[in-house]
Amino acid sequence: MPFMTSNVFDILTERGFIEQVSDAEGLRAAVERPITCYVGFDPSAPSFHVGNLVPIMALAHMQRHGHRPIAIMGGGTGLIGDPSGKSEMRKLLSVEQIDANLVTLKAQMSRFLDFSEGRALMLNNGDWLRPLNYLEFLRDIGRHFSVNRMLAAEAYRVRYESEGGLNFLEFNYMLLQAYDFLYVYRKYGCVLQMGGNDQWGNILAGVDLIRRAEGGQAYAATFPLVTTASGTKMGKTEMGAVWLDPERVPPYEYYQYWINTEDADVERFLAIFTFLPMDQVRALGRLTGADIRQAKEVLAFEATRIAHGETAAREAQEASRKLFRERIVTDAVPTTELEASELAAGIPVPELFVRAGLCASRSEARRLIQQGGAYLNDAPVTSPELLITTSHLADGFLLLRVGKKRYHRIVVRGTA
RNA sequence: GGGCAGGUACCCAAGCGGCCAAAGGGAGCGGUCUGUAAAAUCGUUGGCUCAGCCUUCGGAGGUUCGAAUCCUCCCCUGCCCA
Repeated sequence: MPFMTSNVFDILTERGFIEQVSDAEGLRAAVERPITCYVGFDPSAPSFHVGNLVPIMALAHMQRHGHRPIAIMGGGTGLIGDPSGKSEMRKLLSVEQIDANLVTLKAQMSRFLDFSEGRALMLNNGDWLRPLNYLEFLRDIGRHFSVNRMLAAEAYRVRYESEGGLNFLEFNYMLLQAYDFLYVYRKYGCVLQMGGNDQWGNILAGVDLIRRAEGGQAYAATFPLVTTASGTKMGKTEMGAVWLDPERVPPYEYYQYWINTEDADVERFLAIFTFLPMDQVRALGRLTGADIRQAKEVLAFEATRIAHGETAAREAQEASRKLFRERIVTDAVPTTELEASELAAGIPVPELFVRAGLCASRSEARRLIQQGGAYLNDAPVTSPELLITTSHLADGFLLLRVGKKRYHRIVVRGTA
């Protein structure tokens, strides 16, 4: 980034990252000098997914503008479960599970943030929350909190008034998160916490605590809940969450996720999920009709490049173009290997679709076939009774397809 | 601790002795139309050796020819009382 004349706060705002801020002018002035900021992450899964991208990209922007981002992994709070915005209490995780997840999550985040020489930090709040002494915590932190005010907070009020209720464990979540903020404020001079809009109350609690306990000035900023134009949450497909882990979601599929973005979302997503300059984003957003596909290609390529690297992104793009424009199958297309002897013996089609991971069960595969949505080598499969054998191989492989766009290749291993 | 109301498929929510693998809505999937888009529209959504069979309605027992529906005990949630 050669020019850093622009204010990050303005940039984040322009790109659509900001929903609420505690003190816009104060924060805008504060980021004129390098600051330390943090976002909390849930370590309950061993991989991030597309839904985590907004905060990660926000931290990346901060770093690119000379600030120091901290990712606080909720290894301590994860043992409790955040009640915010959830209708039910989350299941508790074991310390071992969380610790194992932290390792892989940090590796993933390294694609977005530079952790070298302390330019970014990843901390586990379990490190300071687990040793906490209850009585000391009550005395030093608890006294700063008003239960009345807590109950007035949106996140708690909803839960409090809802059918599921709120237990004491969950009720304490706000104190712990506020304490996190105070902790990094003291130790790292961190003055800004960002998070999803459902975290607004928790973040403000931290800002308050810092003022009360230290007389310090800190800031809160929240991200909007990014949904698709159709109103659904980001990051879900037929086969589950869109993970950043290439073992779970190969670059080709990741690319496919983005290229299937709805027209109405393209410009907004380019701003949030790529680093492209805004004038270019707006130019792409001006495309209309079928031309919008060009913008989607840029979005898919950039998003894939950021998450999986230049080479993987090129391969994914090449594979997608060849497959959808020319019907040419390349190696990047998801592939399943089959023993030659097995194919020689014959495999029922439904079985094959299940093996390829295209259907969850044979019943589902049967249904799909009966509805005419299953294809073999680009021809509809007409009967669930069809037995697939070596004779169906075309150019040495089988090409399965579900619906219009989910392809899967079957190759043979060994000889019959 | 006592009283009351509840726990149904991915989610919400009907059902209250057989016609229930379980209404309806949401969400998902597929067909048509398109631009690997949206909208619209039709179909579909427990599993299997699939015109048949098996397992589901908080859990475990019981009554009955037959239970998601009735009885007993247990677990969980909310409200009210202590």
